[in-house]
Amino acid sequence: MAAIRTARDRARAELTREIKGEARRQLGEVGANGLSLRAVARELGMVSSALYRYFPSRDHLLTELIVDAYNAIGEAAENADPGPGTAPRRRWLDIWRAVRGWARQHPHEYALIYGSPVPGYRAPEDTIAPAARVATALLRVAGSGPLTPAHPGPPLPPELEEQASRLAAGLGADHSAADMARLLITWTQLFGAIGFELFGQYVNVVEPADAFFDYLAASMADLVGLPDDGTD
Amino acid sequence: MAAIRTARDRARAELTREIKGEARRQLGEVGANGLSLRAVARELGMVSSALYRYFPSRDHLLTELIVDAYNAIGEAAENADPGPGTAPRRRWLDIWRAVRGWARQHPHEYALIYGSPVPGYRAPEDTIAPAARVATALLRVAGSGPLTPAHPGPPLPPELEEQASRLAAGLGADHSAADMARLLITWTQLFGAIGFELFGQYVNVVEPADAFFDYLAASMADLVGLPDDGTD
DNA sequence: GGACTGTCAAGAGCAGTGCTCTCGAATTTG
DNA sequence: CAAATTCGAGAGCACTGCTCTTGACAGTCC
Repeated sequence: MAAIRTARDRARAELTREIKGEARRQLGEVGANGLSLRAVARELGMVSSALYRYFPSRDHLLTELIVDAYNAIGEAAENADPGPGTAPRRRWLDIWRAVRGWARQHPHEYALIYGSPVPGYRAPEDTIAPAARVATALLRVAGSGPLTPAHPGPPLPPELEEQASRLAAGLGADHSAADMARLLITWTQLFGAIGFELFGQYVNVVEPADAFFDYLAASMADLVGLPDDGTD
Repeated sequence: MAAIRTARDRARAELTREIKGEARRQLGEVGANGLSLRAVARELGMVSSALYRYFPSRDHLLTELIVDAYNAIGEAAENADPGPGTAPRRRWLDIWRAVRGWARQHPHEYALIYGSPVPGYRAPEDTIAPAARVATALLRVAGSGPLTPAHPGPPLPPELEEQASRLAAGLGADHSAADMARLLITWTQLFGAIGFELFGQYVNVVEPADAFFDYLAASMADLVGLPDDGTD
């Protein structure tokens, strides 16, 4: 990566940051659908066409915000992990809570990455690595010791056995296919629950969802077989 | 409800149906964001302003489509249930598959009801009863016999205990709070998994998700404690 | 039967959108 | 210093949801 040289480059980098910042601010207020390039430009005192010197289209700007959001929620998860010195269930719960906390603080950004995709929008390559950070953090905890699920669970269909093995290998994790499948369940559960809470499905059901969420995190720790350490 | 009387009323009812039909068709093609009143009117050979005689705003039209979608997925779940004469795990799996099947056939409608809500849009009262139909169908299966979870699971926080009891009472179900909490987990899991599949999170993970989904349904049947009957 | 009333589709128009193109000015480069 | 590049501004296109007015029609009351 070349260092910033000329004054023009410097101004360009700064303006790019400002545009993204203002866009993120508006995203938090009006959501992805309501994000308007003209409004961003207006707020920055420029004209809309000038924005196209920095982002070739609205989708490109959105993509950058998506990558940022994946990184932010992933970083929240990583920072919440107290590390290998701590009991696994404690780490697990801390990460779950941090992910939920970030989502509740940034509902529109969460919707951007885990809600229904913007129609016609296809996630580019840049997003897949940042998107994996939360899952990786959870996987780290699960891989820190032996998994001892209380219940063997249903048998794995051959197709799933193969997918789970390949996935574990691809991630460099030495979990069995059954362990991996159980981890996939908990991964789905984490974001399913946050989505339900944020998108209003828990209204009149389990709202506020704080207690249910903790219970859910503990249940999923049971399911993957994190060793009991008195955290709950 | 008064019967349709005059020719004018008849024409009005028919046009209302036609508008909704065309809107649903376009929804399936371009998604909720892309749904344009002008395009609907154009396709119907009328002018956009005429639509406002039938639906006071775009949001009102969307709301009707949302109610329809909730009813459609609920009906799919209900129709898939072979009924009390069949083994509970069989019924459970059939319902899960039907819900997923409907979602895959109508991804945009699914996104409309279980994706991120359209910004600034607040679900009106009319949607809550239809929205409960899938959950009710699953609850019926769980209530058809004794639940015997293999694993007691973590203790319920007092707040959740109270919420779950109130929820069971409100639904006229005689499940314990712990059973109810476990059912909530599976309910979340069902829609979490479908959302992940539809919105692309399972790409390069467990795609195709058929095997994983069946495994997931069985795991959740285990979790709620549906009696084993050799279905898996 | 004729007048009245409410309903209807159509059209023009407003304020907003994403995006493209051109033009003159500023800045960097050779 | 001159050439090349980059920049912001502005006009303009095709589109959106929505409002208001206009003129035609149907149903109803006298």
